[in-house]
Amino acid sequence: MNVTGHTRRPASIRDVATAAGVSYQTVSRVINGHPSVRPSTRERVLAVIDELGFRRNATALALASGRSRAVTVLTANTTHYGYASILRGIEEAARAASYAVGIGVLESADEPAVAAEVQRAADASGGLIVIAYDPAGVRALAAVPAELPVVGVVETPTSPPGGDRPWVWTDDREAAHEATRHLLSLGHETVHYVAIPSSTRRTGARTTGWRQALQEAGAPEPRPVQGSWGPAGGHAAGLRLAKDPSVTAILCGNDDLALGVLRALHETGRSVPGDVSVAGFDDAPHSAYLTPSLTTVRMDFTGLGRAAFALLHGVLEESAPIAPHPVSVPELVVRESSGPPQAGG
Amino acid sequence: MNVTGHTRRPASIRDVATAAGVSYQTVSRVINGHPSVRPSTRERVLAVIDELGFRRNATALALASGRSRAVTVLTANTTHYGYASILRGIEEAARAASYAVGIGVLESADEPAVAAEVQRAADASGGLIVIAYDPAGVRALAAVPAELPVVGVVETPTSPPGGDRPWVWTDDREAAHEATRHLLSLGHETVHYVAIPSSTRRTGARTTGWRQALQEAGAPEPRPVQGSWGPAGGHAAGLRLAKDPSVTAILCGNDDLALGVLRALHETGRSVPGDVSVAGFDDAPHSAYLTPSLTTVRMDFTGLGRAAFALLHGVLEESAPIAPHPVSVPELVVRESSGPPQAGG
DNA sequence: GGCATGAATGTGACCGGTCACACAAGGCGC
DNA sequence: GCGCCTTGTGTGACCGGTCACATTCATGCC
Repeated sequence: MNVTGHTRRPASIRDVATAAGVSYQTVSRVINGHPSVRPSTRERVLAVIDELGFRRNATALALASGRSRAVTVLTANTTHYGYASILRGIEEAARAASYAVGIGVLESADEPAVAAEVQRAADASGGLIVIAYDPAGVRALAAVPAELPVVGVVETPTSPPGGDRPWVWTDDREAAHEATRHLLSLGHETVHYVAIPSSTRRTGARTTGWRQALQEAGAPEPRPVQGSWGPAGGHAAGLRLAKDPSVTAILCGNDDLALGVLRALHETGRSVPGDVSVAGFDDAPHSAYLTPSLTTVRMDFTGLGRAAFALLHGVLEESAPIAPHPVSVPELVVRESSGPPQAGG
Repeated sequence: MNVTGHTRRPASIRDVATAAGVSYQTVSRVINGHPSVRPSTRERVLAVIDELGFRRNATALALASGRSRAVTVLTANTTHYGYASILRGIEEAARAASYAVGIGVLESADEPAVAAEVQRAADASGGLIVIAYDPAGVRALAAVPAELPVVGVVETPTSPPGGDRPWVWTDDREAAHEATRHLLSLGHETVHYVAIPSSTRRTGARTTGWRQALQEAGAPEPRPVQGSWGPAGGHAAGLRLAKDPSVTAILCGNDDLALGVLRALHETGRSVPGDVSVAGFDDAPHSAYLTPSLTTVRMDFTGLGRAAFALLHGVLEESAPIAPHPVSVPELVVRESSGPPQAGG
C-alpha cells in the first residue's frame, strides 16, 4: 500500500468515491454495511478502500453522528493495584468494543479542581466511568452533569452518591465479614481493623462488614484505626496497635496497609502469625510472596472494570442491552499470616 | 447557570453569536484571544458565553483545525509500578497543557495485534507515546506510521528501535552499574543477576551496566538468570540461585523480582542479608516496608512521563520548544537487604 | 478633500463524515 | 399501460468549529 509515495492527507470517503466512480454517499453505505448496495458496487468500493488505505476519520464521525466511541475514566489514582486493575478491565472491554479509553486523574478533591476534571473528561468523550472509592471520586461522580452518560464504580450500592446513576460494585461488606469470621474462627477474641479512607465520611462497606461479624460473634468491638492508602499508613497504625498486648488479630483495609502493619509488628518484635494474625484485602500480586505470605481477600477488579464498561456501553448504544449490575464475589485466600492465637496470648 | 431548565444541546458559537448580536466569527475571535476585537464587544461576548455555559466543542475543533489536543499512551502494562508511574507523569503534564490522555494496552506482541492497536491509537489522537520497554512496545514504536508524531520511552538510547523518532529514557545502565558496585564494595566476590525481559532479544541496559561493573572489578561474570516481570519469576529464579552456596549477592531487574527472590531465599533457609544480599530496581512503594527492607535504585518514572509528554507537546505545537532529551538520574537507596558477606561465606 | 491604511466585523467555503430526502430504473398487480 | 413499491444511487444540508477573504468605518497623511 501507499504506492504513490508522497501521499499527504489520508484518503476521505470522497477520494474513495471518485476513484470508484460512485458518490460519497455510496461509500458511506458500504462502510456502514447498508444493505441496499449492489454487490458489484460494494466489491469495487471495498477494493478502492483497501487500495487507498482508507480509514474512517473518528473525529468527523463523532462530530457528524454525535456519538464519540470514546469513554473517559476518572480516578484519583493510577498506581495502586486495585485502581490500576479496574482500569485494565475497562480498557480490555473497551478495546473489544472498539472504543477509545481516556484517563483523567483527580489530583485533588477540591470542588473546583474536581469540576474542572469532569469538564475536561466530558469534552473529550461521550461517556464517563468514575471510580468513586474515595472522596475525590465521589465528588466527581456527583459533579457529572445529568445529561452525560456515566457509570460509577462504587464502594457500596446503598444510597449511591450519584443518585440514580448506574453503578457497579463488589461486595466489600460481605468480603470483610468473611475475613473477620475467618480470624474469629481461629480462636481470636476479637479482630482489630485498620481502615482505608472511606468513600464517605461515615463508615465504609469494609468497616461495616467487619463490625457485623464481630457483633454476630459477640466479640468486643475495638475502634477502627484510621490508615491511609499506602504502606506508610499501615506502618503507623501497626506501631500503635503493637503497643497493646491484647491485640492478636488485625484486619487491614488493603494489602498495602497490611504490609505496613507486618513491618511494624516485625520492628516491635511481635511474630506473625505467632503473636498476631494479619489479614489484608485485594490480593495484590506481591501478597503471596511476602514473608509471611498474606492472608487476604481476592477481589476481581478486572472483572469489575469490564462490567463497568459493559454497563456504560449499554447506555451509550441503546442496541446493547444493559446488563443488571453484576456483583463479583470476593474470595478469601488463607495464607501464612493468619493462625490461631498462642496459648499464653 | 442553566437557568432555562430544559436545555438540550450545548450552546455553539452561533448560539452565542445570536445572543450577543455579533457574527459567529467574532465569537471565534474572542475565544481565541484575537487582538482586533473591540473591548466592549469582547465583554459582551464573554458575558453571553458565561451565561449560556458555552464550552468549545473539542471534536469540532479537532476536525476543523486538524489538531486534536489528545495523545494516546501505548503500553503493554498498566498495573506494574514503573509503567503506571510513567502514565501518571504523562497524565499530569498533559493535564497541565489541557491535553486529553488516551490509553491503549498492547495485550499481545503479535505483529497484527500490535499494528491494530497502533491504528486505533492513531485514529483517536494526534500524537502517541509508546512505552517501549518490552517487545510489544518496541514493535509498536516501529509500527507507527512515519507521518504520525510519536515519542518513545525507551530502555536505552543507543540504536533506538524507532529510527530517528524522539525518545526519553533513564540511565538504566548507569543505575545497574552503581547498584552492582555497591554490592561489590561490601565485599562480595561477585553479583548474580536476575534479568527482566529486555526490550530487545539481546542484552538490556540493566544487564549491560551490571556486567560492566563486574568487569571493571575483575569479578567473575555469572550467567544472568532470566526472570519475568512479576514476583513469580523472581521466586523461580531465587530457588535456582539458592541451590548454589557460592551465591552471596543478587541484583534483580526490578523490585517485584527481588520480592520473589527474597521469598525463595526465606523458603530455603538462607538469611538476608546474612547469607545473601539482595538489591532491586525501581523503588516501588512497598519495597521500603518489606522484611528485610529492600536495597534498590530509585527511578523517577513520573518525571520520565512528564518529559515524554513535554517532548511530544513540542512536536505537536511548533510554538513549544523541543526540550533536549532529559536524562533523569537514578538514585541508589541502601536498606536492610544488602550487607557484607558472612566471614564463613 | 481624497485616498491609503488599519482596526473591527461579517460572509462563504471547508474539515470528513452522517442524515433526510429526491430520483431513476425495474418488477408487479390490475 | 398506468400506478406503486422496492432497490440502488445521488444531492444538499448539517454537525461546530476554523480559515481566507470581503466589507465597513474611522484615521492619518499629503
